[in-house]
Amino acid sequence: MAVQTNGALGANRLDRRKAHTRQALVDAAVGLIADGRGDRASIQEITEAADIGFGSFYNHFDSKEQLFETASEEVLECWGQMIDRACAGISDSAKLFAVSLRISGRLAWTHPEIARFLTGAGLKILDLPYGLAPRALRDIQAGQAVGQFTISNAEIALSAVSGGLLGLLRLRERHPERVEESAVDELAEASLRLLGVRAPEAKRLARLPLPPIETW
Amino acid sequence: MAVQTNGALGANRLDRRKAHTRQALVDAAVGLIADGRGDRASIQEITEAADIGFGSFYNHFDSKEQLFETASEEVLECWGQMIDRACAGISDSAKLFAVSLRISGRLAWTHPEIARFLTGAGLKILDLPYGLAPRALRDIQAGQAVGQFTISNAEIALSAVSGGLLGLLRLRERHPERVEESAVDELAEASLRLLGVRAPEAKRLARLPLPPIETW
DNA sequence: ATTATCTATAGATCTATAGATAATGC
DNA sequence: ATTATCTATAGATCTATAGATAATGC
Repeated sequence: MAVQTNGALGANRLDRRKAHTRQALVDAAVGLIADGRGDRASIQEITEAADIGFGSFYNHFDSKEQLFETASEEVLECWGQMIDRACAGISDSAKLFAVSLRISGRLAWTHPEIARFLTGAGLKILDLPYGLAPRALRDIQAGQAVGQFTISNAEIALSAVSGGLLGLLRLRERHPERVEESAVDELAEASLRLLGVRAPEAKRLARLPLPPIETW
Repeated sequence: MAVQTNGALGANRLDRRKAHTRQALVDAAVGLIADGRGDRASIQEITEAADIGFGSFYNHFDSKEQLFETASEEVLECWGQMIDRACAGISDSAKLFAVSLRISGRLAWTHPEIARFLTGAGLKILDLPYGLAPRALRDIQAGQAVGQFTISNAEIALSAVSGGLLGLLRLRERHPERVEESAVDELAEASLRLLGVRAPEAKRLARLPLPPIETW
């Protein structure tokens, strides 16, 4: 009756097997959202995509909703922490905002699965306390506070910036030949102008060298 | 065996009754999308919301998808034509864009049901050939052509603008006290800056008098 | 022996249709 | 007589669970 319900880290083979099954479910859910199937997929469809037995689903989740919530949290948190690592040490609000957005836009090249998840999820990502939304909102508000951003409503601005990001990711997904990496920097520049940064300064900020981006 | 399948206009009472039932279904679908239930609602739920018998559904539509598509088309086309009427006579691209956006943002006050439909539908409205998307894309491209807008990718810009609009409508829906009508004009101003219009000119364009808005 | 996975299935829910009922046309 | 609506229901699909099977721990 020992308490050893770690799960994630390989306490023993049984735990690792369980974690593996769970991860297969989460990955399948991410893939289904990325495919635009969203949460309309049946549990049977999910377990088939995960290549596990139907009943195993209930060893890990009580409902589809719970699985999709977990999957969203995992993807968005992974993304958010990637941004945090890349932006460590940047203190200037506008610069922080620009770098975050430029790294996020580059997800279409560096982490296509995350990018496809984001386009599949749409603006719903703004309702979740993970990923870009809370970080970008924080950065926009910081920029407002120091007068770098003149726009008055941070939440509306965030929604506009997110819409631009999603538009870029989606266009790249559908027509890769029509979106080059420079489009990401142009989006960052335009977003800074939207926030109220003067055009020349926006151009400069959107072309600063980026910290190294992790590619798995 | 006379051919009189007009339906919409009151050819006779039978046709009017049929049109009424159909409209009840469309209205219910719009309301369900507005409520965020989207196309996950069952047909039973739809007919109950429309207050008609279950089987009547199939007198009008083959599937939920078809109903929701029809409902989307109807709402978006209604909105698009409202904008067309209001903008008749405006030739300047930037002005046209600004007026369209300002009228659209004011939907939250003038036509809350359309506004709620839009926030419920999200960025999916960009995939449809009705409503704001095709008109705004046309205006943005016209502005690019004459050099008023310097942004390079019209589709990404449109997505950003749409994101801002949806953010405003959503914020107003959830926290009416935090969004005044002036926020719409600020969004238009910021959007123009995003498109590449110089800040003072953007401010001027976003404050021009609006044509009269129809309120039903 | 314990634990997770898998298969099979009961019960709930949903879709699509058939047939009965009600309303209108002529 | 014609047409649309409504009620009832068959069949399909989906969820949740029970019990059997397989894998691992000790």
